Amino acid sequence: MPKAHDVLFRTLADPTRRALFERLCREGEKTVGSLTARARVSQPAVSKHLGILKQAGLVRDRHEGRQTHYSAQLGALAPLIDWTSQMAGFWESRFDLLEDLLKRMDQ
Amino acid sequence: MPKAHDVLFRTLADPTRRALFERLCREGEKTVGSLTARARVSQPAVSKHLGILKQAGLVRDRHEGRQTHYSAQLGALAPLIDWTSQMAGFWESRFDLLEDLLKRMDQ
DNA sequence: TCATCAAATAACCAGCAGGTTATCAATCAC
DNA sequence: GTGATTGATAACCTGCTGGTTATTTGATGA
Repeated sequence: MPKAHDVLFRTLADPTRRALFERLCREGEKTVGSLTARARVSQPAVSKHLGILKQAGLVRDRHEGRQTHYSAQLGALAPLIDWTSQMAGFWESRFDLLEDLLKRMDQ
Repeated sequence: MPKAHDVLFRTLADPTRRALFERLCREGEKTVGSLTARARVSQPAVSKHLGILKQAGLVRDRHEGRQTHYSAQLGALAPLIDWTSQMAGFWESRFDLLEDLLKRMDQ
């Protein structure tokens, strides 16, 4: 049973893949073609990355005619936030820098 | 100019490397030997990973005699938190926009 | 001084991840 | 039905990453 945050880190480590996810976050639902247009890689590459993002639960796909619409599933980021605050928690037991970090998260 | 969160994602994507960082967060400062003892890889591998973590700013090293002590630098996680809340922000702003639109239509 | 120990570096190897082009499947427009 | 278009899959290649063993550097203690 691979931990959830493991999959997330591995998935988001790749720049082009993360760029795709970012675009979906910023601009909402997009078709593969639309994503490919402004990506620096070929359409098959985009499709492959979207498949991996989907497996990680970071995106959803919706088929409409012959095009596929992808959208970000922000909830999937939760384990990442959990892991980070857990690390911060361990740290906090020794120092008090946590407040500073929480302020960032709050804003 | 590689973005800060890019380095962080890449660095934390590897499981053994992340495990090392986690241990340093949980248990505080450790020597290379101590870390190697409970790692599943050889000492050179551990040293290599620590070097990468150090380059990413995630750990500090302190030389004492012939041993090197490593400790986690939690502040380095900030760009990761920033990125995450930024993504969440885009999500929310789109949602707010939709909400706003729906309110207008209601009137 | 010399043997030992801790950690870093060197040199090397294997597997995989991300890219490509070519092709296939499905839908649409005519 | 035919041809075009959209996206997924196949097959393949290459470079990088993470691991290993062997060696080097530096500190210690007899």
